[in-house]
Amino acid sequence: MFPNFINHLKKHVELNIDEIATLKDFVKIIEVRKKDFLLEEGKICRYNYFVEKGLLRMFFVNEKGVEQITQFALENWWMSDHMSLIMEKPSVFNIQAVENATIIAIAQSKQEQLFKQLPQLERYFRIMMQRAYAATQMRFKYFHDFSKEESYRQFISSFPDFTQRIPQYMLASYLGLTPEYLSELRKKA
Amino acid sequence: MFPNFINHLKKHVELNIDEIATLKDFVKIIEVRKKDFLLEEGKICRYNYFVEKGLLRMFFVNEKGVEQITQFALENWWMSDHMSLIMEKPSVFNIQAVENATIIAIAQSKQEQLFKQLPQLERYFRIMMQRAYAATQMRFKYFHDFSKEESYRQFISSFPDFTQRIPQYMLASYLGLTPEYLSELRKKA
DNA sequence: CGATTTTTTGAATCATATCAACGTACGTGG
DNA sequence: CCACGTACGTTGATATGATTCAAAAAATCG
Repeated sequence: MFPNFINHLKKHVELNIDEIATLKDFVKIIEVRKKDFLLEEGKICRYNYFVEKGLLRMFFVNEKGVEQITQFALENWWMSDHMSLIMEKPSVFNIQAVENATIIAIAQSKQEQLFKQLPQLERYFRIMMQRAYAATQMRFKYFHDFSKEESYRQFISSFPDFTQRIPQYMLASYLGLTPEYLSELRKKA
Repeated sequence: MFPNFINHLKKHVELNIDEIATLKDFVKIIEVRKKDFLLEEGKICRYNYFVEKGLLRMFFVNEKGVEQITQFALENWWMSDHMSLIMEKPSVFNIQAVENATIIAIAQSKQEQLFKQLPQLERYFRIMMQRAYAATQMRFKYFHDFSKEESYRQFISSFPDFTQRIPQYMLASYLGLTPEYLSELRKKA
C-alpha cells in the first residue's frame, strides 16, 4: 500500500503486523498533483508529511515577491514546518508539490495518542529529528564555507540525478543565487 | 547540584527523585575554562553536551585558516556534532568554551541503556531535537532572506544581552561577514 | 605597565545582483 | 499531433554589497 513508508519505519524500529494495522488508523494518504499545496503561508501547519513518492519543496515569499526555497523533500524524507507545528502559530512557509506525489501525513493532534499506543514511534521520530538536525548542521557548514559558485558545483556533483528533477531556477533559489548567475556559472564550465 | 539541567528536564517530562538519582549515573559533569575544548576536529564526537552555565561555540577552520563559527550554546541549550555522534565518524567541527562553563555530558555509548531505564528521556530528546531542528528551519529562512547588514541588525536587536557576551569578531564569524564590514555597519548606525 | 587581543579606517577589488531583452522549450487545447 | 502561449534559460551591460589587505587605534589582561 505504501511500501516506502513501512520499510522506512522498519529500518529504525520493530513493528509487527498488528502494530502496522494500528498505525494505519493514524495516517492519512494524500495524493497531490504538481503545484498543489500542502501548506500555505499564514496557516498553521498541522501535519508532518512523509514523501512516499514524488517531490516537495518548502519556500517563502520575500518582500520583493520572489519565492525563496529553503528545503526539498524527496522519497523517504519527512517535511513540515516544525516551528508552526510545535507552537501552533501561523507558518511563514509554503509546502508545495514539485512533482505529482504520494504523501503520508500524520496529524500533530493525534501524535500523543499514537506515541502512547506505539512507543516505538516516539523513538522513530527522535531518530528522524536527530538526523534532520545533523543534516542541517552540515548544511550550515557549507553555507559558511562555500562561495555561491562552490555551492553550485558541489551540489550538482553530489546530487546529479536530483539536479535533473528540478528546474534550474529552483536550484538557484535553493542555493541562494540568481538564475542569471547560475546560468553564467553553467556556461563557464 | 545542577539545577538548570534538572529543571529543564522536568519542564518537558516527569521525573521523580529516584529517577533523578538513576540519571546521575549516566551523566558526567565537566568544568571547562575559557578556551578549553570539548571536541576537536578529526576526533569522533562521543557526547551530547548541556550547558548548565557558561557559553560554548562550535566552529570549523576553513582552507585559509579562518575560524568559522556555526553555532553558539548558552545556558539550557544542548550542543553536539550530531553527524559525528550518529555515524561515529571524525568531526569536522570544534566545540570550545567561550566563557568558563559547567557542562553536563551524556555519552552516546550509554544512551541506549539510559533510554531503557528512563523511557521519558527518549521523549525528552525527541522534543529537544525537534526544537533544535525547528530553530534551524527559521535560521535558514533568515539566511535566504536577509542581507549581511539586515542579519546583523536583527541579531543585535533580538539578542542584545547575548551580543554583550561575545567579542565582535565572533559575531561577525557567526553571521558570515568580516569583522571589518561589521565594524563599518556599527559606525553607520 | 607592556603585551596581546580586538576593533577601526580607508583604498582597491571582486563576486554576485539587477535589469532588460532575446532565445528556447515545452505542455495543453484544439 | 501540431501550434501557440507561457514558462524557462541565456546574454551582456551596469551597479553594488561585501571582501581583502595593511596599518593604526583602542581595549583588555596578566
